[in-house]
Amino acid sequence: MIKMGKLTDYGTLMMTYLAREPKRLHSAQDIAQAIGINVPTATKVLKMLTRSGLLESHRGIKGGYILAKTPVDITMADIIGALEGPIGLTDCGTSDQPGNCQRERSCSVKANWQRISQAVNDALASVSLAEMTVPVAQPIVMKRPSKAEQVTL
Amino acid sequence: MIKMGKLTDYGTLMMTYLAREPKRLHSAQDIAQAIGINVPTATKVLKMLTRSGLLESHRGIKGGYILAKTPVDITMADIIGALEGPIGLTDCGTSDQPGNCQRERSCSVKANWQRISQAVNDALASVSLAEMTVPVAQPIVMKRPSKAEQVTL
DNA sequence: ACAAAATAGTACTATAATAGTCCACTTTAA
DNA sequence: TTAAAGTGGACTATTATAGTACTATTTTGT
Repeated sequence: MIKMGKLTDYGTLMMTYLAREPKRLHSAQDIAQAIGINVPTATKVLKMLTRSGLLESHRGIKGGYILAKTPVDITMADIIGALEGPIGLTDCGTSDQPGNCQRERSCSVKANWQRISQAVNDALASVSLAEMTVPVAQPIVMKRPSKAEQVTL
Repeated sequence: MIKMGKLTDYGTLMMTYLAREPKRLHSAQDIAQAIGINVPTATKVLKMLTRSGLLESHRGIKGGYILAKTPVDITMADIIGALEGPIGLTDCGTSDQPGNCQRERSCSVKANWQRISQAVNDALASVSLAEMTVPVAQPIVMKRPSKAEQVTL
C-alpha cells in the first residue's frame, strides 16, 4: 500500500551487505557488483547514505564505505528516511492556499496524519539493520498507542 | 519518509467528510465541492473507493455515495490500501532475474521486508476513520457528541 | 415512455517524480 | 605524480501519477 523506490531497495541491500563485514572498507565497485547494479547508480545511493550519516566514506585509493554505526544502532527508519525523505502528503497543510479546504481551522485530518506518520515511523524504527541480516523472522513488536493517545469512540 | 499521492489525500478527506454524515447519500459534486477539488478527479477517487468496497454507490438521480461500513470499522490501512495499492519494492524478488542478487536462496532481506510491511500495515490499521474525525488527540471527550452533532463543517 | 441526473468504465494526455548517467573536481596511497 | 577512489552537481530518460474526457448504464420523476 506504500511504495518505496528502487533506490531504497538498493540502499537496504547495500547496508545489509556492509553489515555483514562492518569492520572493512568496501568500494562502490564492490558494493555495486555485490547487489547487481551499475556503479553510477550505486554511487548515487552511497552518497545519500553518507550525507545522512549512516555511512562513513574514505577517499583516495584504497578508499571506500563503512557503516558509521553498528548494525544494531541503525534502523530501517534511518535507511528509508535517508533515501525517501520525510513522510508527507502533497497538499492539505503543505501548500497553504486558503479556500482549498474551507475548514482549515478545525481540520482534524491534518492532525491525525501526524499520528499516522508517527505510527509508521515507530514500526520502521523497530527493525534494526542487524535484524535484516538474520535469515528468519522474529515477530515485530509494534509499539501500540498508549491509552492516553487513543481516542476512544 | 514515505510519500502518499494526492489521490490518497483526497480520499482520506472524502472518507472523513462522509463519516460525519454516515447515513446520507452524498453526490460526487457535493463531495468535490466540500474538499475543494474538481469533480472529474473526485469521481475517479470515489470509483476507486467504491470498487474497494469502502463505499457503496447508488446510481440515478438522487444517487450518490455512502460509507459501506461504520467509521469505526474502516481503518486508514483500508483507505490507503484502496488508493495506493499493495506495498511493494520494485525489484528484489519481484522480477525473478537470477544473478541480480547472487545469494537469492538465503536472502534475508526479502523475508524481512515482509515483516516491515506487516508492521507498517498494523500501524495504519490501528487508526480508524472514526478517529480521523476527532479534532485532536484530546484523550477523553467529556460529552460524546452524537453523529449528527459532529457534522459541524 | 422519456428526459434528466447521477454513477461506471475506460482510455487518453499532461505533468511530475524517479532512476540513471555523466563529468569536472578532490583526496589519498604507492 | 599517477592511479584509484569518493564528491558534487547537472543532465536525460523513463516511469508513475494526476487530471480529463467520453460513452454507457442506472434510476427517478413526470
